[in-house]
Amino acid sequence: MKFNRIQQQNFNADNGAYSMVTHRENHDSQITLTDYEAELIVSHFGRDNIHVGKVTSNPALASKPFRLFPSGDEVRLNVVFPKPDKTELRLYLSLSAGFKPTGGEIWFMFSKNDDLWIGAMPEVEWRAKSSELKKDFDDPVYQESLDETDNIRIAKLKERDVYARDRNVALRRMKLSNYSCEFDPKHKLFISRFSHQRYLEAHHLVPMGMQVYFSQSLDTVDNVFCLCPYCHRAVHHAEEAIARDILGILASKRTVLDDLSLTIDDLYSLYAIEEII
DNA sequence: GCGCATGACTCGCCATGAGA
DNA sequence: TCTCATGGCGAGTCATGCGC
Repeated sequence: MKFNRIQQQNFNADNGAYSMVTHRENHDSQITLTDYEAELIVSHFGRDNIHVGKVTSNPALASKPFRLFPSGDEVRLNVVFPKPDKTELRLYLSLSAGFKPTGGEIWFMFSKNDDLWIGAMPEVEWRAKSSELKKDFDDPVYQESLDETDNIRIAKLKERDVYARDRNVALRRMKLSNYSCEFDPKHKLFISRFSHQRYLEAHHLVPMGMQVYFSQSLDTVDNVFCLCPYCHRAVHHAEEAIARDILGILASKRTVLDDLSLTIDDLYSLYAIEEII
């Protein structure tokens, strides 16, 4: 799977790829490289420089240098096209060489400054590192602002300076949604004692942290979705399948992804809830 | 022209085993 | 035990033919 923009930024990489190490791959000490992983290896080393056939028939050509993440130490791993006339590309893992991820870990490769880096980490750590939502420290402040009267808000603005996002955009969306949860309007909502409206939270489908990558504003009525607290917390914290379900329904309601030239898989990747295979 | 069924082919995963 | 070699198999893709 190809690195998304957050992963590229995190690793300061030109481009990269990742996938899960199966227990079989760990046991066999070999990974069949597919799709973008294979493309990355071929474009880095050059197809003519990758050995076709058995490792033992040309060990020198089969052995390729990688930089181990995060230390930067050089490790040499065998990479070959094992079957003549086939495009199957194989990477051999090696404990003695210094790279042998365990089953269930995410292994990754990325190119940076003319080097090809390789590494692995547990899936939980990988998803935490890949999620744009983890960086959204301002969200609690923003949500609180939506449940305040104008008088309270103006007073607090003096302390807080300005909100990074325009609360009026979210308030307009709440009105348009008839003060109901946009994932499922049947979800029960309590009445806020401050706003005297049904309590909702605003969620930017394409996270505000991605603003740097788009010329058009992400703080728009189209990109903001009103969710009940349960659904909003689920988007941020629930198991991947549940979060994907909610985001999929939301994305299908408006054209915001099309407008930003994103696919639903791009969106899942931004939330680090994509299916890693 | 379109939709569907069928078969050939390709790709990649995985099982098994040999050798160091 | 670890590394490497080999090839079978299933899923997916694509081309072709047929019926409507």
